[in-house]
Amino acid sequence: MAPRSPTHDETKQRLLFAAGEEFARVGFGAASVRTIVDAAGANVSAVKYHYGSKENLYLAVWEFAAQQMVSDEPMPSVDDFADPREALRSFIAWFMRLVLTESEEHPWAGQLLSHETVSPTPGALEVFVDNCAGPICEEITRIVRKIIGRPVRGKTVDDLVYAVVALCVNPKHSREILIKLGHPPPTTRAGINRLAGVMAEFAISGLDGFASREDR
Amino acid sequence: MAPRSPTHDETKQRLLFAAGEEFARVGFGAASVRTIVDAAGANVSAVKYHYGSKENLYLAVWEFAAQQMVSDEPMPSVDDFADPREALRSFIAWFMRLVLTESEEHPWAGQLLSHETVSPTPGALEVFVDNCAGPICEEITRIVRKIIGRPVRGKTVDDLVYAVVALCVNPKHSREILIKLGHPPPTTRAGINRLAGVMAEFAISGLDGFASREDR
DNA sequence: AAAAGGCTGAAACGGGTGTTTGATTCGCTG
DNA sequence: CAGCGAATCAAACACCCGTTTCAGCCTTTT
Repeated sequence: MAPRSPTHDETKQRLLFAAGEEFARVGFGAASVRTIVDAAGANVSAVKYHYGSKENLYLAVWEFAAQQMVSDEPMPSVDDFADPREALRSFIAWFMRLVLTESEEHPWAGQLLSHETVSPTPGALEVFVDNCAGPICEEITRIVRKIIGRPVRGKTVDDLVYAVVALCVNPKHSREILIKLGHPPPTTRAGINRLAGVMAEFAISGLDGFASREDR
Repeated sequence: MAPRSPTHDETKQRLLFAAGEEFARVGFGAASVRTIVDAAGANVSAVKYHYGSKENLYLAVWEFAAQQMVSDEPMPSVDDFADPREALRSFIAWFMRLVLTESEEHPWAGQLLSHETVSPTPGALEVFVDNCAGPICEEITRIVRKIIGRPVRGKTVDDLVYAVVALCVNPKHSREILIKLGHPPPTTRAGINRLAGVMAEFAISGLDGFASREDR
């Protein structure tokens, strides 16, 4: 049967958005279905009716956030740059903006990612790794390989890739601690870009060190 | 009144140890009092009787873990080394062993620290920052300053300090993701030391980059 | 022997969770 | 207009949580 009015599945969408904000804010486990439906101005049973369960709603949020992420600001590719160091600079700035930015219209992907990293939800972990973590790490791997420019022993290149990831995501993960230590991570575009610049130079020098050093 | 038997406060101690393992495993919020008392072979009311509340039990665990940490393997000081780079190597190895080691007799401090970083408990956050995060960051700051060897603009030195911290703690925070990506973080002393070596060289080169570069 | 107090046990309390039910409203269609 | 079905709602369900109560055990003390 056709929708009963032009505002059909308005509730479904409000539910998705309210859930996105709440899941991004506190993570899957700590989020309450009742809090979400209240924010959406809907009834508890609406989540079962429209999505089946809290977990399915979470997966729908992830799906939406993932596609919003790639359409919002596409991931830089190493192929777009002549200098792999410049590619790393761009990539780190993009990654940190994705993770750290806090604004109304910013996609939730960064915050969802942050929570999912620390305490993964069995179902969403695969979606997350396939759509986000995997591609990001692959791209960083390509950049790192180009910067080092010579073969490196086994795990080492992976270690360096995850070192770069660590520089980008840690300000988000350690947010509360950094605030207590009087060094809150930036949330505005300008502040994030500044920090990303420092991290990029740090990473480039670090990788150049491996480029000029012999494996022992 | 005197203890009723030589095995007095046996329960209190079993409670502390069971709580330590559980809090270290899943964090304060996700830990269940009933799970803890079951593991300790005690009754629910025992936690109220001996510690007053779940939160007090958590604080007791923190207290115990903190003193166990410093007595187990003391934090390296930059003053013990002629070369600050050597100090950084030692410090990173110590820090990563603290955070990553998973064994029976290892202090829980590292894992507690990991959970507390991501989702701080209002009460324990101050204790944690004062006793753990603060001293660690101060020591890294001293090392970083010595390596760079010249004054650096405002926030930059702090950014670099937290970059070093990021390298050390991220393998723990992102553990589940890294496992899914086929690159599980090490848990044995040898594996941790190897990874710490890579991170130390990466960090040293990164810092040396800042040492030889002009502020813009 | 009797009293006192440290300690433990089962059960319940009040509140939160995700989920489910069944009735009801409302717009479209035959 | 009657009837179907999509959508919503209040209420309840079953379960988990941290906390509390209180009776009772057992050792020590008087």
